[in-house]
Amino acid sequence: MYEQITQHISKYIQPTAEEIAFFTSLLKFKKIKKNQYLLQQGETARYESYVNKGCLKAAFIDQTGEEYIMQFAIEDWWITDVQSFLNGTPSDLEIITLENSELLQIDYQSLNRLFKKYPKFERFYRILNQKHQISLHQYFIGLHSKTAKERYLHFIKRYPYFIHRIPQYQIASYLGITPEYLSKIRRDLSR
Amino acid sequence: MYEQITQHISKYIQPTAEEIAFFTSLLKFKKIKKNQYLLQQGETARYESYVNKGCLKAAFIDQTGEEYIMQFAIEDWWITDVQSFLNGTPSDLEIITLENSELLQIDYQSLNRLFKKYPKFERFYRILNQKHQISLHQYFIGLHSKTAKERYLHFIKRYPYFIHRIPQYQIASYLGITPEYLSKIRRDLSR
DNA sequence: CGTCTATTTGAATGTACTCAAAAGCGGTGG
DNA sequence: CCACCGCTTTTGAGTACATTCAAATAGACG
Repeated sequence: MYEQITQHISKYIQPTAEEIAFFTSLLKFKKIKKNQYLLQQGETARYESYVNKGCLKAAFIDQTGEEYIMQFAIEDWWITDVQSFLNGTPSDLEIITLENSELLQIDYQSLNRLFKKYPKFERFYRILNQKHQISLHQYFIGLHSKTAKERYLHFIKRYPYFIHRIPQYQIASYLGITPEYLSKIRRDLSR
Repeated sequence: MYEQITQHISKYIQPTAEEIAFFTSLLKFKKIKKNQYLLQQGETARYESYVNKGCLKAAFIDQTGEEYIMQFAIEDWWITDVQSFLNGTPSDLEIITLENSELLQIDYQSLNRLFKKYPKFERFYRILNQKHQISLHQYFIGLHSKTAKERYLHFIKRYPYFIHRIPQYQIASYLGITPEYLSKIRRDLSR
């Protein structure tokens, strides 16, 4: 169950077997079906979740009920509402499974115990955060491309493996356009 | 010169006098005039810069030469191109002063020496990165608001002190709209 | 095969952009 | 102190990009 996440961590730091053992002892395994809430808006995000298997989305819902998807997560990614997780404040985002998924979750307290006992992991999380930050930057650059067509092309170039896995109307939301318009873009492109 | 940054750090960790002394010894003081490049696109970001005084922007420039401002930084903020700084790769962003400014800069090597000697600072930087991440999240949520008017209202609510300090056409860029259109939004609002 | 959900299509509308020009504003030098 | 210059903001007309709404078509699943 822990091979994948162990490999993942070993990409960034060199933990000993003992450190790994302690780390994995803090993880909670969670199996969750398709289309389920992992986190609802207004709840506090208690966990940071590593995706062992499956696919999820994090979305912001505005006053009118409109959904704006901010992140997709598949195998080997982490997902949470950072703000809520760190500050213990109610979440702006909701997180929902798009497929049957398996997660490894760590809560805030455990994470801090981990940092205290093995400061090496502090480094790991810093790097992880920075990578996340970088991908937000990339997302931003994509979002600002002038036209929706450019954004879509950018998206399929960057995340080709998402196309077959995520419904088109969800991709539209991520790109900040309506499903109808995305459909029209695809029609144009296929000519 | 170092009181402000010392206070800043003490908000997140409790460094000893010795640790502070070592930290500040790594900092480079830089005075820089208005409208100067701190970092040009394509250069490598050698420093992470703490703003002691002044105001800067970080912007992405696309192929057509269009500028997309991603961040403003004023007193007590940090600014760099994270991606370039961490990976040593050429920067996507450029960073320019909007006012005469005073910075305290730390380079990548020094930062790593600091982490090695006083792991406590690893924690500081992790927290800093997380805060930055949170503000990027907020920014995206803002960017996704349906209309430009909503985005502008969101902006002036969140950063009222920027309004008097940053030219309107720069704010327009940050909001992802043209200066002309922002002007029209303001006209509408004032009726 | 029928039901439910996702995608496509089209027409009308609205939001934001482009381009060009005018007005406002601050600083500098005569 | 005023006139001029450069830069920012405002205005307007015309246009393009993207949305809304309604309906038809396609796909997935039991």
